[in-house]
Order: sequence, then C-alpha cells, then structure tokens
Amino acid sequence: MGLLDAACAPARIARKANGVMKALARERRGNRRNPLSSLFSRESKQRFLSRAEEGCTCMSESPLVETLPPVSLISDVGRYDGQPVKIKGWLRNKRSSGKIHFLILRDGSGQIQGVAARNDVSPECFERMGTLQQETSVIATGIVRADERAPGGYELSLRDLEIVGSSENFPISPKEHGVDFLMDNRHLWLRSANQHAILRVRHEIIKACEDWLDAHGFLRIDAPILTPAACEGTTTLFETEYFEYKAFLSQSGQLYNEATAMAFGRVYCFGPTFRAEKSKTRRHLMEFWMIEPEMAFAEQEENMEVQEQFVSYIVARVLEKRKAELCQLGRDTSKLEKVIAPFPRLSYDEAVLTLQKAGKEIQWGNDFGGDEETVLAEQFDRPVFVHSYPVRCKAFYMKADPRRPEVARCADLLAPEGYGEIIGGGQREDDGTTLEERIKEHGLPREAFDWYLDLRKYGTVPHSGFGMGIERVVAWICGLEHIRETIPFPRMLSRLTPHTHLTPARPTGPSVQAPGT
RNA sequence: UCCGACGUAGCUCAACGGUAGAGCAACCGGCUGUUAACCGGUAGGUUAUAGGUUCGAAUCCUAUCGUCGGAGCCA
Repeated sequence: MGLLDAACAPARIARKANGVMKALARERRGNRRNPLSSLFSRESKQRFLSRAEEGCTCMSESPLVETLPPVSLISDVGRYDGQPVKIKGWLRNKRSSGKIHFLILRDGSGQIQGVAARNDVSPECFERMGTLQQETSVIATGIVRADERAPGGYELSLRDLEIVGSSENFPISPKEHGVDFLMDNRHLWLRSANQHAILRVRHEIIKACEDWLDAHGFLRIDAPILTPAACEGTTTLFETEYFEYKAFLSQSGQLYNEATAMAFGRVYCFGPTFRAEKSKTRRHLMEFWMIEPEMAFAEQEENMEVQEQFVSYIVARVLEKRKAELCQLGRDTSKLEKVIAPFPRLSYDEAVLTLQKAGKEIQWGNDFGGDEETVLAEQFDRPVFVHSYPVRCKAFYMKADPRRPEVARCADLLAPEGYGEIIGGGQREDDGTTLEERIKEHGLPREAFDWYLDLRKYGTVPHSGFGMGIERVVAWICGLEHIRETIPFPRMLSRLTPHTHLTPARPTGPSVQAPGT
C-alpha cells in the first residue's frame, strides 16, 4: 500500500461503508439489481461493515492516526516527522549495545535506522530485536524523528516490531565479497545498496530513452525475437526449434525496423538481443537489451545529430533525477556533466592515423579492437563518433558513400573513459540492385531477403538508424568496471542462472533454467 | 578457440617445503548513540579433484575440473 492510500484510508473506508449500507438497504427492499450482491457474500459484507463502523468511531472520537499508524515508504518518511508510522521491509544490518538496538531497515525505496532503547518497547519486543538476523522481513512501528546524525536525515524511534519471515545465515554479510560468490547469489545480491542504485539508474535511462523518442515523433514498434535467419551473416546466433523448422533468437531488430519505418516514418524497437559469441570480456553479455531507432528520409548526418541529442538528454536526465544513486556508486559526475552535444566526429581515416601515431600497428581496412577504441575515446571529454568505416568491415545493408565507394555511411559512437562502443549505426542501402549485389557478395540466401528487397521496390527512400546497448550505457553512466551488474540476471559465457555454472558435460536445456531467473 | 592469472573455514584473505591462521558471518557474554559499531569467548578445514617428487606438500611437478581477465566478434 502506498503512502497516499494509507493516509486516505479512514475517509475511504467511511465512504465505502456508506455505499455498502445503502446497498444492503436496497437489498432488504428487494432491489435485485444491486451490483454488490454479486460481488460480496453476506458474511464479507458484515465483516466489512463492522470494520467500517470501527473506522467511523475512531474518526469521530480520536485522531485515527494514533490507533492506525499509516504505512509509509522509507523514501516518504519525511512527511511524517514527529508522527508514528509503520514500515514494511527487511533488516539490512543491526548494531546493539546491550540496552539499545540500532536496526537498519530497507524497503526497496530506501533505508532508515530504527532505534530502540530498552525502555521504548516491551521486554519481549526488545528481546526479539536482539535475535533478528540479516534480511529478516519485518513490520516496524515507530515515531519518525529528524536527526542530523542519520544519513537520510530521519530516524525511527521504534515502538514495536513484528517478524514476518525469519532469515538465517544470509550469505552476503556486510563485509567484502568476491564477484564470483556474489554472482552465484545474484538473486540475493540484488538487495544491496549498490545494486539498487545501478538498477534505478538503468530504469531512468530506459525511461529517458522512451521519453526523448516519444517527444521526437518516434513510434515504438517492437521487432520479433524468434527469427528465421541472420540479420548479419557474420555473427553467431542462438538456434532454437520452431516446430519442424529452425529458428534463431534475434540479434537485431534492424531489418524489421526498416519495414516499419517505411510504414510509420520514425520508429524504434526495444528488447532483448542475443549474441552467441564466446566473448569473455567486461563489455559483453550473451543476452542484452538494445534500443534501435530507425528514420525514413534521414541521411547519415541527421542520424548522428539525433544520436548526440539523444545521448546528451539521457545523461542530463540521469544527472538530474538520479544524483543520489550516482553518489552512492561513487561516480565522478563532473565527467558526465561534460556530455553535451555536439559530439566530435572522427573519420576512420583520421582514426587510423591517430592510432599509428600512438604506436598501434593498424592498417587501413582493419576494424578497431577494444584497445584502439580506448585510445581514440581518451582524446575527448565526451562521446566521439568514428565514421566512414571501410565497407568490408560492415554489414551488407550499410550504404556505401557515393563519392568514396570503399567507405560506408556509418558511425560508431564511443563512450569516454574507456567504455567503448555504445552505439552502432548508419545509413541503409536504399537501392534495390546494389542491395541484391551485396547480399550475393556476403553469401546470403537471396530468398530469405525477398521481403527486405521489397522495401526498395515499393517507394524506397534514404533511411538511417542506430542501435544502442542499454547495459553499456548503464555501465558508463554508473562508472562500473563490468557490464554484468547492469542487468538483473546477466547471461554470460559460463553462467545461465545464479547457481548454475555451465559445463560441457551438462548441456543447456529447460531443466537447467531456474524459475523466474 | 587461443593467451594469462587463480582455486585454503559460509565469506574475504594469510601461511610459499617443517604443527593450517586472522577478520567478518554464526553461537554465548558485555556495553544507552552505533554508522561495514566495538570488546571477550566458542565452534568451524581430507587446503578443487586425481596422481607423482620428498623423511615431510596448501606450498614443487603432471593431468582433470572450475573461476576470473584479455584476444577475436560486437552493443
């Protein structure tokens, strides 16, 4: 129950009671159309009435708040300074000095310290508090007090505490732990303060993406996850069965986006993306979430302008709304404050020269690795576009530059501070004949792309788009070392569920999958 | 797939050829303002597994399994 629900409860109960009494009177008069008859049994109506009458009595004689303290979220507790409230949550930690207990409570909205001196509560209750272990679920009643010593500004002077569910030997103690252990206990690790901060920032980033796109005329139209063939022939796909056919988990919604862009103009899709690449790095997940906008009648220049506005907005929005979370994570926000459009643009040619000057052995025509990306990104205090890659480094649908056919009209956006590529995008080949040649050159089956070629046959237009990996953006904005903490249940090379390490002797299958993870 | 690092108490680590140790968590006790609280005590180990070298192996060697990081690939 939310704060407002709780605060309004007496009035609402009284109103509802009034309605029930009228309904009962109608029923007594033989009104068979009474809608309540079908909703409530006679017994439950009586129960409701007696409760309602109790509520009414309380209201008329004494302030109800004394007998029924409102349930408050910890984040809203400031509204009740000096008043009693109920907090429903979990015990994060406990300190005790014999005659006084300090209980750190969390409820998902925040954390607050409950203080109980021996004389504040009943002897049984004081004893009970002494036995509480980490992560016991409780309903605590106490008086909210502003206190300078409290990190959140408020404390709870406890009056009572009820145990909802006990907890014994919670594995994640308040001391340090290794990542492997924490990943094995990911389902419990999510209760800790840093994980809360990260996942709140993730939520804010997703909201910011949706809000910006919505405000700029983009319609969300999601692409399918089960697909019949590779969007990009080069990378590995997860294969699955589709009745008697083979199907693959989507590695991009891009081709479908091109169809919906021809239908709606500006569109985007947002969903999980799967790459069966055996990548074991801090930047890779097997399953990640990608947001992919696509625009009809847009050339690559406009594409980059949209991207820099989009990314600047996301960063500004997180700085505005999630300062506390960034602070919790120890993020240096001054670096994020510099992320303002326009972003620098570096051509692939310039990038190669820069890298060669920096002593990297790179030849024109090769793609950049993580090291190279970091060298390039380090030169700027905001994200940098690297554009006009050689055509042979890129997917078949990338449009070649008409003035320089050996390079594509595309760009990657590299985040600063070594976070690497967060966006890949470009202008799509809109000429049917050229596209057909490309499909042939890449050794892809022509039949599978009939529908895709249709888009060039019926009113083709120049169009562009990009894909942004949400987890990489979260890792960058939060300043994390590893991408695995940016998603609730990461799918990594050797990890499918919190407790299951994969081994070749133990093939993957539905039986390995834990419910809900 | 390749390269590198690692595997010791529930957790984080120490011991580096000579009796396996500490902090946290658990349990018992103390403490009325603590902020990964603190203080005293108890319990907790076939040192990943299997071989080998040695008078003696957590330590050296071999294999297997597992974890982490990096490369390739990419968002």
